Amino acid sequence: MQLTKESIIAASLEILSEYGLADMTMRRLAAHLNVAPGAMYWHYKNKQALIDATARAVLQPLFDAPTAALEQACMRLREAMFSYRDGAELLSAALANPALRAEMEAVLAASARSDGLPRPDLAAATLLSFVLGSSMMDQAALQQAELQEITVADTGDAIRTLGVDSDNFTDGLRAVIAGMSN
Amino acid sequence: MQLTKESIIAASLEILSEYGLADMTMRRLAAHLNVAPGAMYWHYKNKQALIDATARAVLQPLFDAPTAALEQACMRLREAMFSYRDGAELLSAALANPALRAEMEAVLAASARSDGLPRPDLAAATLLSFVLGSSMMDQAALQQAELQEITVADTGDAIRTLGVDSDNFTDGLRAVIAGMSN
DNA sequence: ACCTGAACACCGTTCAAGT
DNA sequence: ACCTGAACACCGTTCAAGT
Repeated sequence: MQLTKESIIAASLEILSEYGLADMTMRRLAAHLNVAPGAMYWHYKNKQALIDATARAVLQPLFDAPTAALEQACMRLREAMFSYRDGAELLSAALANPALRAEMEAVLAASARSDGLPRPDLAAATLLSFVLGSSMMDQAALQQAELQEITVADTGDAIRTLGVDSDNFTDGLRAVIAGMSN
Repeated sequence: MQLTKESIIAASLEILSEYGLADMTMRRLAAHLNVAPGAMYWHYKNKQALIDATARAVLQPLFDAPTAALEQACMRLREAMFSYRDGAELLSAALANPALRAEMEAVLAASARSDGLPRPDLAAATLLSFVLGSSMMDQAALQQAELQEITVADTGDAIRTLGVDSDNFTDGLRAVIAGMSN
């Protein structure tokens, strides 16, 4: 059947989950869709555009159903990134685009406002930075630990302290929000 | 003359400053050093090892002369990243290495302790995440703005609000530290 | 409008062989 | 010990030409 922006994104998310960001190449995507590599460029002008669109798909739950409480919104952002292999790395590549960054900050700022924070825009920018930075480093560490999961026995606890539900993340998040509350 | 780890790092920092991270390739580095591409692999086992070593060089000032005050330590971290083109992106690639991350957090934790914060390790982890995340996004936006500097007139103020001395960064930093002070 | 074929200019990495 | 030559298996992107 015909290639569409949507079918390309679906394939993109599949490759991401199964093989990771390094294997999310234009050529592999094309092969997965039974199409010549050049075909991709009729739908997306380059790889960066594809990365942006894929990142938007990862963030879609947050755009569709915003959360009132800022803390919960940040947790959902982290969970969205952890839903896909290399999700945080993908988002860090996409958030270099100021437009996407602004959209994401707008979502968080709305939550900050409904929480009654005095400087919602500052809170949004600060929290986006924190969640992105910590998720990137934690997901990287988590995946490195998984590579040795077979070799090293019983690292379960060490891994859990770095995963989606890391204590350092939750505590840090609450401290940052406390700092924004004056 | 002979190739050394040091001469390779020096060349790496030069290419980084002049052409950016995308052009910091093993082949370009080799060409710059008048050597065959394969020669690099006698000194560094792969590109990730070279990235780590280059990132360490960028962070060297912070390791050599630690700063007592946590706020100032974070400012210096940001400045170190902004000293090189794509410096923040380079560090985000390197801080995926848990060992380097731990070293950097140890430096910040020492400052947090001398500031008398109740949870210095949490403060270090939280602030590293924040500084990394915001520096990455800000430097990306800054460099995109510079690309259009010739086309668009008088964006000086807009650029300044995103640069090393961004107001959002300083205010966010202070709020985070305030949140960690209980 | 949508895609193929084929090319261009690159990558990281390995490894026998040289000195 | 340190490096070259040459290859292997890839990349992103462009673009004439086909349907």
